[in-house]
Amino acid sequence: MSKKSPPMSPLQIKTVARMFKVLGDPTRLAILKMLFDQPLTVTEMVEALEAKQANISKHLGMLHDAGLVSRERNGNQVIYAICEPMVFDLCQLVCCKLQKDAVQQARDMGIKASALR
Amino acid sequence: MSKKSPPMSPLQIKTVARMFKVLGDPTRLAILKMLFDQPLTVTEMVEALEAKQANISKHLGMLHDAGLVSRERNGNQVIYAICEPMVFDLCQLVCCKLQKDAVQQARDMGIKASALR
DNA sequence: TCATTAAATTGCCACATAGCAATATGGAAA
DNA sequence: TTTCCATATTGCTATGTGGCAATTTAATGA
Repeated sequence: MSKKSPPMSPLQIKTVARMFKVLGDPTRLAILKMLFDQPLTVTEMVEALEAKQANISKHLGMLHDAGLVSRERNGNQVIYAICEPMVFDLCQLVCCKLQKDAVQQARDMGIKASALR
Repeated sequence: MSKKSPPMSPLQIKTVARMFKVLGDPTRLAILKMLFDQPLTVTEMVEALEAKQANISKHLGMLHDAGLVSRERNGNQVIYAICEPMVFDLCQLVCCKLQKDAVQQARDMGIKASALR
């Protein structure tokens, strides 16, 4: 018998695509990476990334709309945090692949495996 | 001690972002989904997706550039196949999350869990 | 109330890209 | 070769969006 993948409606596929699209921006990934370590305020991220406040705010809005980060007011400021651990696994998968690619490429160029550790 | 995520250069982050970006299009996801089941020619995909040949070809080019699919000439036609199993895991993760969200949303609307199976 | 700080929003511009139509390329068959 | 089929490429338009500057909103404090 053939190994069929589960059926998916165009709408479902579109939803998955939107999720990946949100992750497909370097600034947003950098934000998520910081939030992996700890919750942060907007200004903290603005300073760490040396970016404009308006842009960070916009990216945070998209991450929040996608349900990846939570938002909590604390007096004058807003604290963001990762609320979807799946994101971590996703990035992990891609990073592992890239690392394997890099090692393979090094091998192809004749570098000994021992030199890669 | 704090749980620090591994350091990543801006270039590395950019590379990861590009990978997600390639996955962030419904047509490309639909292509990958078909290829999960079996290798296919371009026309087979064009017919199945009811799309223009030029577009499918362009998307296949992007998937190939990203190292996600392999390309093999067979006489008159070209056969594409998934060459990066990680893609399957990525989609799996997102799909699981979406499904969980849907179930949760149903619960929020008062639907009994038994009705969801 | 007014001033200050933090965050979000808006308007703008530049750029990337998805889809379409038309054309070019490449291989197989007559 | 010439013809035909499969695939790739190009030119085009419309749309989405990332970044910047300026403004607005929200909460705090004087």
